[in-house]
Amino acid sequence: MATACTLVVSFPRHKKHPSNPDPISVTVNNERFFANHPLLQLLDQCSKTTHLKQIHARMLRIGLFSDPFSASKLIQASALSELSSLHYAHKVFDQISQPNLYSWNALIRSYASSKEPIKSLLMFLQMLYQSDELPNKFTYPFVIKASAELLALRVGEGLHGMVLKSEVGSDLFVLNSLIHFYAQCGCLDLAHRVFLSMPKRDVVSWNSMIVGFAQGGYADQALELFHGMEEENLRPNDVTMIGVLSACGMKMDLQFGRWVHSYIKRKGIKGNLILNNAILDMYVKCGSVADAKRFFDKMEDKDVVSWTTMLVGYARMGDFNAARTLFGEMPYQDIAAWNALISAYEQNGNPKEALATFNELQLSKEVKPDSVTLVSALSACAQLGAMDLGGWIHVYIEKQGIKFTCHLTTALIDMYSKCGDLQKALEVFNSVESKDVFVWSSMIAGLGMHGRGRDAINLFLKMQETKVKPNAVTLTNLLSACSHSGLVDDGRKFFNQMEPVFGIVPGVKQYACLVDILGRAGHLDEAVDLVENMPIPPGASVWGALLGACRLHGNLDLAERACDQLLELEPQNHGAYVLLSNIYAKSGKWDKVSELRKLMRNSGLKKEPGSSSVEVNGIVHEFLIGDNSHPLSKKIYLKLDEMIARLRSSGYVPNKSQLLQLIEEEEEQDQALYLHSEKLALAFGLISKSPSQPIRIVKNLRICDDCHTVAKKISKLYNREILLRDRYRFHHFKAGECSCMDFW
DNA sequence: ATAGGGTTAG
Repeated sequence: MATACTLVVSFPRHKKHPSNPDPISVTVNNERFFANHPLLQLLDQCSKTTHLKQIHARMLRIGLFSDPFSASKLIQASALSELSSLHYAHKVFDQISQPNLYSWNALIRSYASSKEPIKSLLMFLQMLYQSDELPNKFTYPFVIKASAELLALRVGEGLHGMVLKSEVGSDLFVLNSLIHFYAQCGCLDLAHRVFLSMPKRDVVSWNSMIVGFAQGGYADQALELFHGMEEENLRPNDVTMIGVLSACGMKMDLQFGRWVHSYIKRKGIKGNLILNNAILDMYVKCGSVADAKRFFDKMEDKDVVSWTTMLVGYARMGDFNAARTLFGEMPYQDIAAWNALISAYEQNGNPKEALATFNELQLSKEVKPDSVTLVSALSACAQLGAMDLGGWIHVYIEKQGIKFTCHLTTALIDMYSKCGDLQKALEVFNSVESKDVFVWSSMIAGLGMHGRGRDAINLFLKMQETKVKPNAVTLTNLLSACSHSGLVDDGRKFFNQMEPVFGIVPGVKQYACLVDILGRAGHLDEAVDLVENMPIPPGASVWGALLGACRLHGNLDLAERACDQLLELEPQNHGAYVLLSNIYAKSGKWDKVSELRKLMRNSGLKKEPGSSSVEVNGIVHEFLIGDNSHPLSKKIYLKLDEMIARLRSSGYVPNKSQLLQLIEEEEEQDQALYLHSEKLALAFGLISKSPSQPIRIVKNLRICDDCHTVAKKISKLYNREILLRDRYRFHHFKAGECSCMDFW
């Protein structure tokens, strides 16, 4: 303790105008302290930055700014007010010769919840190294929050260490912020460990943990914790319930959701807009638009989130009209509302409408597309094979200087791959610096679907040199790449490595891939053995893969067995009927084929109509079987006749094994084949695209044997490159050959 | 002498 203490008290010498009083100060050991000056009280009432600046000026004039306490008040006001002129606050801060801990904390806090949380950490470091101040119990929650925003696991762990060594190691606020931090970084086990280690927990501790579990996708754990909270007689609040509702939505458990809703009412938990929106969202996620609508109509306050949530509800039910209407009724449409509509179309099998809406958005000029919009639009392009538009979006992203987030990169790679331009996909992949597991996985998928299995494997190996860990999707894509290229040994090897090397338990999807790999290569016994000894029940995809193998290798008994199993799991799977009937047709069992058709008709199943699309000058033209709705239909059929004639003279004989029904007349059989949508698309491509451009066709189903042969021959006879994407993969037709090596 | 943590749609 200082023993020699000089104390000087100075009073104002004379009364001045009351709004401009002289400061009252106390000097201790040559350091001057000012009493709470009336000017400082004005700071709280500032409503404009100009007010702030005026007070700042006055403070400088009367020397109040040199008082650290007063300066810290100014920092606080400029950094944390609604106006939040953080930049200004920082400049003011830099003028303070010896900022006190309070000023540091105010700025660190403000940066933590700003758009640049990294600056919070930089300020923190600056404080550690360039000042004498040490962090206190207020500092830690801010910097930990900044680390959470940045998902900076290492930084947060370091802070955790500092906390443990300091005196604030058991501060409730600090520990709560650590729970939130670990949960945000996806380390729920670490978050939970902090939670359990706490000597005391308050409602925020529970909320952080519950919300953490809910957002991390662990609905059960979140709900379990909610019950645990009840057992401890701790009163849940609105934030708790928001977390619980989010978990309900994930579980899609309407019963329980309704119970939670009534619980909120029963316990008198004070409602607010966010909570109400969460209730609405829960009903939508649980699939009850009726409950959602009832609640929505009763809501007094509604914001864009409420409207958008309701819109999504309609869209999920496939009620696009209601969604559209609601969109029009909203007080205003922000970009999120547009995004909801666009992605609703895109994710519910209506990519064309998604692009039409995207177009509408651009014409409206009210709001600008953001990266979410572009991801949805790119995905719609990918589905349609609309590469002109996809490429345009790519340019748009570059021109607008929009950041290539991993999400966007993934969407671009996927779009280019699925539109058939693998080279462009690789260019995008190679040009970006940040690659997360999805970026890598999409590139592996791209190589795989184009039959470049060896390259896909090499990329996977390269991925392992980075810190990015493969996930289940990566492995599925890798295995499917092996399957498309017939790489049996590699496929088997990677499958066996899954659990021991990559720590991923093989799921139904990966089993299906391996069955496909083995089956395609003709190892039917091994495939059957695998299916029979699976530790998990074989899903429809596994039986489907086996059935596909039977189609290739013509094993009737096994095909019937697989088909039975498949239909038991998915009675509506028309693909199963089609595959089996292909197998019957191949072995000439036309009676069985018609029997199957009868069965299909009786169970109200229709074969999904085949359709093929070609993009010309940014417009996607779609063709159905025997389609003559196209304006150039006459020309297309003339071209088709010419194609067939040229093919015939070069020795082509139609392959009818994949007709779905027995057509008696030979000529009619041929006609049915000629009318296949991919042939119409091909004819249209030939007349409307210049010879230097490849013809890109997207087919919704698998390409049939005959169309495959025709495309090969056409590529040679007309010297054209043809890129056809079917349901499973790409076929590059060039000079009479196909990249799939006739193996698909 | 001043202060802090957890929250919904896409």
